[in-house]
Amino acid sequence: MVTISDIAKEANVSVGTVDRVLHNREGVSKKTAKKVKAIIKKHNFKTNKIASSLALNKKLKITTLIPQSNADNTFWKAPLMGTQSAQEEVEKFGITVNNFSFDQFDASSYLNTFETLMQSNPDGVVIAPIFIKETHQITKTLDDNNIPYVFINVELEGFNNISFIGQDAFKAGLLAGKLMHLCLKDDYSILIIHTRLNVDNHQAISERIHGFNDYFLNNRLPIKSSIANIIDLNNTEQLKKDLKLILEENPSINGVYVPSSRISVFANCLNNITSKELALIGFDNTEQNIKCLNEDKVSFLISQQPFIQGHKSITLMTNYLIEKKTPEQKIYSPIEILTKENVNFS
Amino acid sequence: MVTISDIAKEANVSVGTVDRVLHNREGVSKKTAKKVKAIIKKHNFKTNKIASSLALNKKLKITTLIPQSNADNTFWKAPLMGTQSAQEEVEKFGITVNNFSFDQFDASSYLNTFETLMQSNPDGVVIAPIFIKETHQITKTLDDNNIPYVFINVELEGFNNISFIGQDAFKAGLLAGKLMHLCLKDDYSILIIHTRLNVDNHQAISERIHGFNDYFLNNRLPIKSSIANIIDLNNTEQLKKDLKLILEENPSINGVYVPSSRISVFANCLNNITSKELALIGFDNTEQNIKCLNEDKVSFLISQQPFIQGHKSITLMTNYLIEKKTPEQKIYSPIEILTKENVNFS
DNA sequence: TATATTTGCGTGTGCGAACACGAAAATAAA
DNA sequence: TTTATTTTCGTGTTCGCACACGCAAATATA
Repeated sequence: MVTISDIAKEANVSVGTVDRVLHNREGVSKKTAKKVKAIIKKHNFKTNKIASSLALNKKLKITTLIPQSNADNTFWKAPLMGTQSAQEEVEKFGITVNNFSFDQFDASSYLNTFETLMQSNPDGVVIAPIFIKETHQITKTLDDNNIPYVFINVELEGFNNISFIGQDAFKAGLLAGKLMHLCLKDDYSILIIHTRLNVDNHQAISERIHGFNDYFLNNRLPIKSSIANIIDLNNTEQLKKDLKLILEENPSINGVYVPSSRISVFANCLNNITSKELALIGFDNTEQNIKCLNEDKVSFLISQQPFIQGHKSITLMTNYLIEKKTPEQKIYSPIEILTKENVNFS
Repeated sequence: MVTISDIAKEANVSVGTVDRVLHNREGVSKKTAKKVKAIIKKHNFKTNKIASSLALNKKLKITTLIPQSNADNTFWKAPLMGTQSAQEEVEKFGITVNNFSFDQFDASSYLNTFETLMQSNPDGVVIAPIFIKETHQITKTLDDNNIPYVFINVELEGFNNISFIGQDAFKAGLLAGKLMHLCLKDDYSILIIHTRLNVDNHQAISERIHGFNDYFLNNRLPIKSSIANIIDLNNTEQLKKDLKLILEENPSINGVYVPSSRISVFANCLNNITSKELALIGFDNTEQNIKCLNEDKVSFLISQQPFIQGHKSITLMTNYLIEKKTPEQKIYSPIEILTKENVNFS
């Protein structure tokens, strides 16, 4: 392997000079710079990033701002674990990762947590921008301080985020439509359950519905679906009553589509109130959802590899900070189909 | 970050002593070794691989022995690219990767290529052990020379490979059964096409068939399938004749299952000889297969993330060589479901 | 010509770990 | 007790690179 001192020797200069050339630092005459550059090019020399990061020994700090996961909704656990896994890899490059979490149903918690986060002087931030208005505030601060940020999981337009990492919600919805159609063939009548509690990611949820309907449109199939709005997911008894009523009023319903990560809640209720065979399709590989899959209460889950999203957000930011490598503006995760037979391998 | 000298200071010894403890080298009294170990554990200290590889300054060589991909069958392209991608990551640790490829239909090519490979004095080898008998020969040489090896993609028992990276073929077959059933509902009659040309991985292929049938057994569904043996995949005209005959003799057939990576060949033929709506399910995300998916000639592909398999084989071997970290004996890839709607995101 | 200032470049040190060398301490042999 | 031997450690150098420091040569100013 060619080293800086090899180059130096061949150019009859010191390593210091080569170093200055490499970093376009001043203090080198045009003539020698040219000579050195030629030799660098000749050998296609590139600095050894590993030695470099050792020497730099600089401490960069990446912080994350994502919702906390709780017993009800464990969705955000996976991205968090992804960032932690990535942390182990990048700490060798002098990067530390600090996670900050907020209440996904409380915009002020989002803002307050961001304040705390800023006090730690981050060099880069990973954000799940759940609240649009507040995100404008947050990113203004970041922009003013020249701190780069990536969005994860929630796709918002019109910001200066260096990248978005997440799923194409519309395409995921299309796929859900196909799977539903496959489950029910041409005798279908679908209930789409829209839950207001999911203030998070409501953009994605409407895209998932949009895509779902578009599958039927694209394939010249009639759209036979009704939408239910459910507000309170925690009151199980009320939920059962509501669902029972809906099913009684619409006896033809044989498919249920839940475009959020909360399908397990409905699966467990439905299982109690009807013996009808229903095709249920939902999103995300939370523990609760996977349990439903294994118990045959849910037919398919569409997942987005949230662990990898978290992981990627950190490695991407690391590359940006260390090597100034500008990432792709949008990085779409695979649209993963999970069913009983393959869920244990994902 | 905790460093060796931090540990040394806290234990009131020199870095040399800590170093000796870390590498289980002799020359340390039991008492101090114990003390140092305790402090290492307390801080969960791990050596900085970056600095370590710098200091070691040794070049380790990993070689791969996998089939070459050709225009007909591009399956092996993805694992190869995976190893190349991993190579870029691990070269910072002083690892070089050399790829050797053989003709997957010629056992002697397998052996000869291995001979060449051995002349490069590898420190670790990644093998796709297509031919069982010859693999015994090969691994004997490797065992005698104390060279570690991992198997990729082809699962063989009774060898001293440090790990196997690949798919659970039986479970993948089960899934294929489910998808086929879903496509056809209860009015199914399936043609399973077994091609002799796939000398590679015939173990996996029979497991895929076994799993497929088991899906119907497990769900108390009648097995309505017939097996066709096709020898020559290159003679398209003959193939069309053969398939046409089969379809005419079995007019109820509405599903075709190809438990190899060659479903595209059949999809393209079938498309020509019949206007019947057939559900086709096959394996692996080769370019040709994906094309068929996009053209609606194939309903589902089951994939095994071959790129990641290749990638993993290198990083795993790297960890083993550098850190002496013994990997899991079997590392199963996700069983990925590909269909028109999600294939572009995988 | 003498002195001040700028420009160009070499040297030294440190990053964290590995290992060789040799010194001090502990033990054995005399 | 003295000397020889072994055990147990500390020190110094190296890996490739980055950067601070400071010296010398070139140029500007008096």
